[in-house]
Amino acid sequence: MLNADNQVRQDHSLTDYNRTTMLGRCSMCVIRHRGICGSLTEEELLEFRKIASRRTYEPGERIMCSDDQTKFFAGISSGAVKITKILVDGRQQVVGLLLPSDSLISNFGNSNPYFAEAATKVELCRYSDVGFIRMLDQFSGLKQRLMEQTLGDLDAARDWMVLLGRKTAEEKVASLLHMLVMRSNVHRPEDSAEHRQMIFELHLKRDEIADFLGLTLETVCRQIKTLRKKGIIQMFGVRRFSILDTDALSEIAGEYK
Amino acid sequence: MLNADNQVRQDHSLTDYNRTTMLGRCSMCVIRHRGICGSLTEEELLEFRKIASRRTYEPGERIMCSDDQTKFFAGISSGAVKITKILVDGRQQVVGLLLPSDSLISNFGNSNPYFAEAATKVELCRYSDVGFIRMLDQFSGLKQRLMEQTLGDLDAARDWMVLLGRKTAEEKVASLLHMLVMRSNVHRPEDSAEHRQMIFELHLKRDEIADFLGLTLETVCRQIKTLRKKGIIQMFGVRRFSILDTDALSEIAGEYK
DNA sequence: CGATCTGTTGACGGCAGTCAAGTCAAGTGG
DNA sequence: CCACTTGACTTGACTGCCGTCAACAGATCG
Repeated sequence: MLNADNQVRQDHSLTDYNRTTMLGRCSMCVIRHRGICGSLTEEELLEFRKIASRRTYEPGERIMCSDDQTKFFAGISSGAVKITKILVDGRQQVVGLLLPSDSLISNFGNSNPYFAEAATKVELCRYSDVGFIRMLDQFSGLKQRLMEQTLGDLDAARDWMVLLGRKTAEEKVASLLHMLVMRSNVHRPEDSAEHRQMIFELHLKRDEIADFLGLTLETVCRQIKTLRKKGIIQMFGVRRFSILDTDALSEIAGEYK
Repeated sequence: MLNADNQVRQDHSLTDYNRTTMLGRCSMCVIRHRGICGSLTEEELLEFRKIASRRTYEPGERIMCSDDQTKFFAGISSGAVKITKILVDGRQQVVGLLLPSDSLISNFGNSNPYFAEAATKVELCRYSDVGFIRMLDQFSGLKQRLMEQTLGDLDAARDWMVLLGRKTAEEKVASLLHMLVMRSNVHRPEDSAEHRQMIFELHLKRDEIADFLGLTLETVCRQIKTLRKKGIIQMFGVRRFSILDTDALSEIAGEYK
């Protein structure tokens, strides 16, 4: 029965069964569904797989550095990656937090040095540098998707600049929580009632949050406490939280409705 | 004589004379030399010109807004454009300062609203939205160049995040001056001796600088005064300056050598 | 010459940083 | 199994940088 079905449809498209077996774990991967691989046809994906290799990183492990020689292209399939820039005297600023389906791409430019590091246990799909550049020319959708992602990253970075330059400590912490909630619900419809029952991951330690928000870790602690006491959030242990009052959180975060 | 010369060389390349007349002001334009038009051959440029139109803006004039309907693509040929994001209560953060040869591209994304506005008298070269998207597919170098520029913008935004999150008021002001000096000398070799005699433009008013650095305008005034008293900079009027001690400025700005 | 816009300077206060002590959980070794 | 260590987080007391408020100075313009 299954074979017969194959016979019939094989000419112009793959069956669901064949898709799963041929594409293997790609078919379960967020990068395929929401990341750059989403711009590829199944035939293109089979080609693209050849230049990809998977790897896991432990929390704190260095993934990439701005003065590495080879260019780095990868997609995040699970976990959280933070990109950190550093000043000469050691002050740090986290300038990016990459979550599943995001892309990690090294940059040339003569700017402050930076590095990417696993914040949690991370699984990512790395693409060979020469192969990736070749694929960019070969599959026009890929280039297009990468461009859109980069423009999105730029916009997100600029939003974060508003936070860093103009928001108070409480607003900063509220904004971070708000962002994490929004990002984990990108696929499902906006449903603030549902948020109430969900538990979200903070991903970062207190000092990493501080470096992300341009604060000290002590201030982060105090502001989380404030939000707890106001009954806006609830903590489960030290790195999980849920939202009790979504509207209040949005308001403090300074988000437009 | 001139005609004869044309006859001889016309087959495989254009004469300098013809270039200038056919390409018109493009041949004098920074966008041609350092901007996105630099990725085009002369034949492509002649095609590209058709979708471009020039316009000047007066200081303070609104150029583009994030909730405009049509997409906006343009290159800056002279002047300075600032991109500003705003919070609900009116707090502002300048998230980008575009100078000649930079590109101004509107973004979709559901982020904080923003707008682009002429900081000085501005001349820019705008490209029709449908035409530009068509050219992107047609001329692969253009897409490539745009991608590189966007990655560069992203990196610059992240550097600015370090400034906003981790630098002191004095370091912020020093960094701004340092950046302006570097940016006006992109084409010529690094020559700190030469800086001493040059006079640079601040482009922005005090409150705009404040919104760029995440400070108040009073603090900006005080820090400029400090740098003056330390003998690191010299002011000419209120929006021009020169550098007396490049090393000291770099050091305070926290730049790597 | 007044009106307006922009920039400068001073006095004061508060938000968030600094320093320091203490709690808690998880691991380690005797 | 318990003392000890270690790392992550919390809380308190104090300080200082920078924001706020206000007055004033200069420039530009009708």
